[in-house]
Amino acid sequence: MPELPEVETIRRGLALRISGRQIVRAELRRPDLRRPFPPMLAERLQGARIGALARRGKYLLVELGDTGLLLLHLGMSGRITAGLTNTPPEKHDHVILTLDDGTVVRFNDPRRFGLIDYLERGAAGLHPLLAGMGPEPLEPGFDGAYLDRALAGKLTPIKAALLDQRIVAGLGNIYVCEALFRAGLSPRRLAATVAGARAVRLAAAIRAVLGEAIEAGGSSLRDYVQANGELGYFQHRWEVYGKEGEPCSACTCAEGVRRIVQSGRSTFYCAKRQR
DNA sequence: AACAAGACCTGCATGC
DNA sequence: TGCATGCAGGTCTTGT
Repeated sequence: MPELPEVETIRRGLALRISGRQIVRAELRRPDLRRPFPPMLAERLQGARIGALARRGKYLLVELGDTGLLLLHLGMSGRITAGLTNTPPEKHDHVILTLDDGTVVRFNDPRRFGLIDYLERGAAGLHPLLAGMGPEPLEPGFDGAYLDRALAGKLTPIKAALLDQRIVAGLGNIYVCEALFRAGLSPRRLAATVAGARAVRLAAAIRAVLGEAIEAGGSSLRDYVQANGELGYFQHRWEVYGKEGEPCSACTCAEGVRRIVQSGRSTFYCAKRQR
């Protein structure tokens, strides 16, 4: 799944190609992804003018006409591409839009964990999927003091707490592992013990790793590409994620990076550097 | 109430 | 070659 940096990279690339354009044709090639498409989706898309593109956590928000808002989530394997080449649909191209300048936009998602919803723009803050979401980690207000407060009393491991979108929006498995490594904090540490100076370090690490990843165009895995089809390259700068057994970037201890499973998901960390 | 586990899907790498 | 297994960027629901 694209995490915050990948969604932000897609937002920026996509905005250049689709903002201000009109949708002349909307093809829904199946009725649902993770949940059914909202009623009248094809009709709402057809003929609509595309406005600004925003992001909230891992959600992409696309202004549609004067009052509409399209809500998109890419799940684990979702991709959105936009280009002028009108090749035949590929497997898992679930939604295909044609714009007034010939641009073809495709939502491709093999695993179908993605989501598309439609809402009235004024109601965005009240939407069940957006209400209750934690702060944007790259905006003012997300700092050590906030994290300290948000984690107080939480008896779950810090790894799990950071994946909780109600605490902070946009982090996923990769960037949580990388941020905890940078902050020198064990993923197994109870969230409540990340307070004071530790919370300050962690907030700074989260902001740094996300910022650098956006600059690098995100991390390209098997099925993530930017809106223009190019690959991001932050995956080359991972220090622990996917590196089981290898020495971490900061030490050469014999054991190397360790892989454990926390709430069903792989966690990578260096037991020597992270406490 | 808080937390962990299971479910939802397809594709790919690995090992026999 | 085929088949079984385990793993993958997320989140929603179920069960303890």
